[in-house]
Amino acid sequence: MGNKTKASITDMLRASNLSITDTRVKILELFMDSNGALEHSSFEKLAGHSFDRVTVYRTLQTFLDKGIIHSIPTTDTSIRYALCKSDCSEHDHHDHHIHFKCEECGNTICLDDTNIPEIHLPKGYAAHNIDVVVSGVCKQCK
Amino acid sequence: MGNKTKASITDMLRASNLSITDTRVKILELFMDSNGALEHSSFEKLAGHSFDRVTVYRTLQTFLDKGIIHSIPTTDTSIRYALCKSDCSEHDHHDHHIHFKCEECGNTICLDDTNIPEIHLPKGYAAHNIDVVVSGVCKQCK
DNA sequence: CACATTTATGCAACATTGATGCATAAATAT
DNA sequence: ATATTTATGCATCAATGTTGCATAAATGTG
Ligand SMILES: [Mn+2]
Ligand SMILES: [Mn+2]
Ligand SMILES: [Zn+2]
Ligand SMILES: [Zn+2]
Repeated sequence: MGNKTKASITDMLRASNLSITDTRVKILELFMDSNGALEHSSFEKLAGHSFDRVTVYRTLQTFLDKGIIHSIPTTDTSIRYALCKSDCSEHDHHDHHIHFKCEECGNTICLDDTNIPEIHLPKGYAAHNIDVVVSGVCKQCK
Repeated sequence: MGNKTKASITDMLRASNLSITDTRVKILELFMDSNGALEHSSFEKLAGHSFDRVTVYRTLQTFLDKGIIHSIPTTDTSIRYALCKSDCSEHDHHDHHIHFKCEECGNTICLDDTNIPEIHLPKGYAAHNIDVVVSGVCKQCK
């Protein structure tokens, strides 16, 4: 990680009115260094025991609340998280894009440039959010 | 539940080469009586302590393997399950449809007649399955 | 129907995941 | 430099999920 990215991390935190702490900086670094979504247990694996499990839960929740990260639905127990690339904020998540989960490598990535299609719901249903998770084989694994 | 449905439950189990047990019949009854997806804890709530937690886990896994039920991704920890309506089998799940989660009542339902749209993935990605979960307000709640 | 064989269940024990209260440490503002 | 605010770590607990093994129930055969 270069200093440049480190500077932008502190900027991100400040922009969300969050104080700059080691844990928050480290977790954001891990997100930036990763090319896919991370789940809770990833942080223990990647960062060792440098911070407490509870702190990780609280940090992820804070980042979610502030619109710094978003969660990705799964059919296993673990929730995955990834950085929001557009400028989401506390009450305005608008980083809408589809997700791809590779069955080979297990990696989940954000497809930022793939359009979310229109869904025609039956009468009476109002859509607020659409989650699309495509599973298959990714570019690297095929 | 009428006897008719009860008969069809035993037929379902036999068609999947599963022995007819109280737990399996009861869990299938609960699925049929429910108008939405069920999560693990639902069974304890609906059926009391009539069977062991472990048995529920194993039964749901068996039903998944056999294509009797399918799982629905969520961003909370609980996985939800619903009956496959088309005739899925052990190695051929083809009950593809989108899911709707109501933010008011919390219910998750299968929209069997709503088409899954085409997704145009970037080059190099092969799609095997598409999960679409729309959240918003359902017909009853609006 | 009785019996042998196969399979599912229940229980105990354990592992993992997540939440909360509270004292202390760290970050920020003055 | 210090006061105030906020985040962290630890202890504890709750919920969720897994595994091994003995027993109970279901199925197939005579
Ligand atoms: Mn994403
Ligand atoms: Mn469904
Ligand atoms: Zn891959
Ligand atoms: Zn509703």
